[in-house]
Amino acid sequence: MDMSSLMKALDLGNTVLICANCSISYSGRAESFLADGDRIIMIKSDRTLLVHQPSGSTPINYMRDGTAFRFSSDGCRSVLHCSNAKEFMNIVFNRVHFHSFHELFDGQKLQITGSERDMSLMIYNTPGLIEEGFRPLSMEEHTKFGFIDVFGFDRNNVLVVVECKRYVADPKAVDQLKRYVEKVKVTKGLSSVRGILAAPRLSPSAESMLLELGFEFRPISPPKYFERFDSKQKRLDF
Amino acid sequence: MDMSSLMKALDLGNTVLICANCSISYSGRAESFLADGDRIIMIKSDRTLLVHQPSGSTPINYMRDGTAFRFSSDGCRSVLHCSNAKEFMNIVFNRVHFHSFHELFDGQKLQITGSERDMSLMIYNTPGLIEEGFRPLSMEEHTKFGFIDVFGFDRNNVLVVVECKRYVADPKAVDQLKRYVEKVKVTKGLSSVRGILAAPRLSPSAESMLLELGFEFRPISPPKYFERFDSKQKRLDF
DNA sequence: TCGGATAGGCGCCCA
DNA sequence: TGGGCGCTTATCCGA
Repeated sequence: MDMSSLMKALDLGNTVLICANCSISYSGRAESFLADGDRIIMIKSDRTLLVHQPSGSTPINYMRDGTAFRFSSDGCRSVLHCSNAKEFMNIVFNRVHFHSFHELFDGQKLQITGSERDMSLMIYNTPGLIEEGFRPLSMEEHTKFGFIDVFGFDRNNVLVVVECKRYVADPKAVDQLKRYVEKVKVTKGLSSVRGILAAPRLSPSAESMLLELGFEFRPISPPKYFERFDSKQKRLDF
Repeated sequence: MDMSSLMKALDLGNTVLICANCSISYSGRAESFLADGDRIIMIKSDRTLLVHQPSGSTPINYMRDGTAFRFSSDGCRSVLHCSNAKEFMNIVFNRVHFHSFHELFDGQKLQITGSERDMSLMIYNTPGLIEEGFRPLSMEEHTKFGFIDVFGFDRNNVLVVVECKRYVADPKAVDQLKRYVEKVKVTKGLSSVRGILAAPRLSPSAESMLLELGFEFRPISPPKYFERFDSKQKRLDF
C-alpha cells in the first residue's frame, strides 16, 4: 500500500477502503485490543474511521470524525496511527489485501416515518386512540414539564401524561412515565395525574410496574409500523 | 457490475464492497427513503448489509444478518432486492463506480477494559472507594433483586445498593437505582436501604433527583478511563 | 456546548 | 427465543 497516496487521498476528502490483516489497539473512552484478523477499514471524508469484521452490523473498532492519521513503518510492518482530542488507535498491518480511494458526493438525508414522534403526532391528531373524550393540550412539551410525548385532559378534566414507545415498552419506559407524572404533579400542585403508556406491547415486568403504579396501557403501534406484515392491525391514514 | 459473480461471492461467504450512486427504499421496523447519492455498500459473510455515506459513523441504511439478496434489472437500472423475515430494502443503482469481493478470516473478539462491569469489579475489590466499612456481598446480582451492580452492607449493617455508570449519570440512572432500591426493600422487607450512584459525574437533574430521594453520589471513574489524558485524576492501580 | 431522549438502535448474557 | 440492559453507543434537538 502506498502510504503517501493514501494520506493524499484523505487530504483530498476521499473515502478510503482497505482490506487487510491487522491487529488494533485502542485507548480513550475505554481500552481495547483486537488480535490479528482480516478486516475492512473505512476512512470517510470527515475522518471517521470504521473497522469491520466479516460479520456483525457494528464496527469492532472505530474513531469519530475529525481524527488525525499518520503512517509509520518499521521496515517489517506499517502502522496507522489515529488520534483525536481524547483517543488513540494504532492499526498494525500484517498484510494489505486491497485498498482503494473514492471521491463521493452525497448530500442526501434519510426521510423516515414510523418514529416515536410520528406516533405522538398520530395520537395528537386522533385522540380517540387513547380514549373517548381525551383532549390533547400539547406535544413534546420541552419547557414546563419535561419531555412529555403527549399531554392533555381526560373527559373529567384530569391531566393525562402519555408516553409513547415504538416497540416493546420495558421497565425503563415505565420509570420515565412515572418521572414525568411526578414532575407534572409537583409543578401543577395536583394530587391526581393519570399516566398512560402507549406501545405495541408491554414486557412482563413493565406490566407489573404499571399496574402497581395505577398507570394504564394502550396497545398502539407507530404509524406504518409493519403495515405490510400485520394485516390485522387497524391502520389510520395520515 | 457482474450480478451473477456477486451472488456467487455472497454464496461463498465472501464480503462484498460496492461503491455506487444509488437510491434506497426501506420498509420494516419503519419506512424510509434515501435519494440519489454516492455510497459505500458492504455485504458481509453473515449477510449483513451496510450502506455508508461519505461521512458519519453509523450506516444510513442497513439490513441485519441473514438477509436474502436478489438482483434484477429493467434494462436501464439494476436493483438489489434485500429481504428478511420482517423487512424489505431496495437499492436502485444509477452507476456502480467500483466493486470487489474478499474472503476474510477473522475469529477474534475485542478484549476491552473500562466498562461498567470493570467499575463494579473495582468497587467490589476496593470497597473503600464507596466508604469506610462498606462490605460488598455480591456483584451483578441477576436473580433475586434484579441487575444490581454492587450490593452490600455499610458499617451499620444497613443494606447498600450501588449503581455504576461509566460516564455522566443522567435521570435514567437515578430511576434505575431507585427501582433497584425499592425492589430490595420489598424483597427483603426492609424500610431502610441506601442507594449510591457511582459515576465520574452527575447531570444537574440527576443530582436534584438523587438529593430528593436521599440517595448519595460517589465521583468514581471506570478503571483506566482517560488515564492517559487526565493527569489530575487520581488513579488507582489494579 | 451541554443536557435530555430516541434509535429501523446493536450486542451480550441469562432464563 | 425473549427480557433486561450496557454501549468507546451515535444522532438529533433545544437551551
